Amino acid sequence: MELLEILECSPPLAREPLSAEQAAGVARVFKALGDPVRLRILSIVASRAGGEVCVCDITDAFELSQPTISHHLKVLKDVGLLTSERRASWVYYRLVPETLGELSALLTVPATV
Amino acid sequence: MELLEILECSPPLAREPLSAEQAAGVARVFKALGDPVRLRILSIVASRAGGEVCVCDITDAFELSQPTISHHLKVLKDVGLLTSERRASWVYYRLVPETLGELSALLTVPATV
DNA sequence: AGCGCTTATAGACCTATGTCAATATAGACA
DNA sequence: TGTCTATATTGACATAGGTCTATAAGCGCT
Repeated sequence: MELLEILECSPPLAREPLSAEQAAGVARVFKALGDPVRLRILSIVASRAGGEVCVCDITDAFELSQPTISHHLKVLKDVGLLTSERRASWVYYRLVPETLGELSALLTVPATV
Repeated sequence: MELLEILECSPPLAREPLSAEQAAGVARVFKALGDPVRLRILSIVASRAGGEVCVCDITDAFELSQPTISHHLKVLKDVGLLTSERRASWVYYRLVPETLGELSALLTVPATV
């Protein structure tokens, strides 16, 4: 089952308990967010005007080896937070806003009136 | 620095890149959410009418040892997602809605108009 | 084909983490 | 004080995960 589908049919945490299956899927995505380097990568891609970022630009933003950055990009892509497209020698990554939006909704807490 | 403060002064991912310090703090909280058992615990507490749940009720909801549940509760408490209060022999856990709300805001993606 | 640049994969290493059994701590009540 | 229940802590173990070096794979260019 696609991870985005699991997110879509998981209720907000504050509404009802997650099933074990829902929790397993959602946890995979949060685990991907649970690393400082991946968070920074994601924020770089998400905030970039135009929407896409070349891998080389991301690599330049960190003092980490190129394979390490590639590894983190793969993790973010595997959980559906990013997509990638190759054009010539370069690979460009884009945010998948739906996934981020579903996560945000999941954490939404009812207004304390 | 308190984790909640870091969350409060971290911009939404889609607005601007996180600093290394912000990312480190935020990652700690997402890492806590990156485990299926902790997600289920959190959803049990967050969705509970009345707001508080006794540890014994949480332990009963899983096929895990009592120390394991206690460990997960500590992780959630350490990152500011839960608080606890002892009354007589029992310990009750409550959601910290501010922390969850800050996380949700962090992941908010601008409406695609 | 061969070279150079960009990105991905494989494998090794070390640390972090989820789980458990055993034990300690805290409180209620004889 | 002693005992029972509820919860937390400790220490051990196995697995997961972040990082690196070395190497492979894709693509453009001559």
